[in-house]
Amino acid sequence: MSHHHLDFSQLIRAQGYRLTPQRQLVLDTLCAMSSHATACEIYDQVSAQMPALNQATVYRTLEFFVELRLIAKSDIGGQTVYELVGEQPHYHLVCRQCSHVAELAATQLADLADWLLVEHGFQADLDHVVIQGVCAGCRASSP
Amino acid sequence: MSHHHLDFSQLIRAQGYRLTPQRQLVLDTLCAMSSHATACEIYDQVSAQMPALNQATVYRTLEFFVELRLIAKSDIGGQTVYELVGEQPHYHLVCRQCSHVAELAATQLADLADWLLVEHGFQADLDHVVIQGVCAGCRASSP
DNA sequence: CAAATTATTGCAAAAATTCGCAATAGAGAA
DNA sequence: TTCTCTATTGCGAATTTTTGCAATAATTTG
Ligand SMILES: [Mn+2]
Ligand SMILES: [Mn+2]
Ligand SMILES: [Zn+2]
Ligand SMILES: [Zn+2]
Repeated sequence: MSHHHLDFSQLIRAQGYRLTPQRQLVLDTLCAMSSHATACEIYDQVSAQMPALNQATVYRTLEFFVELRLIAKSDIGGQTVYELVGEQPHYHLVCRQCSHVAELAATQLADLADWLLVEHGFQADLDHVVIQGVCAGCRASSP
Repeated sequence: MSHHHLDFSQLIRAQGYRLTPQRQLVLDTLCAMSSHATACEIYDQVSAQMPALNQATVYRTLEFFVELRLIAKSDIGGQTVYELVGEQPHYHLVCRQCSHVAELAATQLADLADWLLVEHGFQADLDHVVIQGVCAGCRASSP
């Protein structure tokens, strides 16, 4: 994680923003967390390290990183979750019957991205896509 | 719209639920609205017709229809919006620079759906997909 | 039709998220 | 370093969304 700090710092500062201790801590926490954390979970973690850090700051910081596209914000199973993105672009298949979440490399979405670019000139952000549906297991058990 | 009432009613009652006046009104309102309405907009409309109808009921009703897959819930430009779905499955390309929203027929996503089904046995709900990115216009003006 | 059952609603309180604003602190200039 | 400028924070209030629960209404049973 520490090898990211410089990249992030420069990326942020290059746009006239600042990598404050609060933002750094949120970033570190996101690194440390496995994946897909809610704002509340992130606040709890962060709060233990820096008790003065306000909840509003967590929300603003997460929104800030989302706009910089350092993290992805998604709705998975009715919950808004955040995740560091960039190293391994991926997408999720979320089953609406058993709530199972599969994670797959985003390489298979390249065709779709190419098509959108060629056909509509649209450069799609497909770093982190969430697709709802019914998984193989549930399809088998309820035909 | 009225020709839908029977379909909806039966679809709902078949699962042991009820098509109450409140739900009917929300459904009618969604029909009447062009597209992509927020919970607040829907409540305002509905409230004019049935002042006693509570806001919590609107939220619960929308969630109810989402679970029945009669309406789609999406995040477009930072707002949670609802739309009747079914007649014209479609997807949206949302530009993160100019906020422009394009609407396209979902037929082009069929390849992706097929691939997910064949390769992962996953039956994807691609009735209403929202894809973020940068539109052709913005790409042209900022290369 | 009356009784029983259960889904649904309204209400108020709780929880989650956003917002305005004065105070703070980081960055650059002198 | 000191001064200036402005991005960012903490705080409290406002707004949005969810939840528990008793009252209501729709449906079924007898
Ligand atoms: Mn993910
Ligand atoms: Mn739409
Ligand atoms: Zn499943
Ligand atoms: Zn654009």
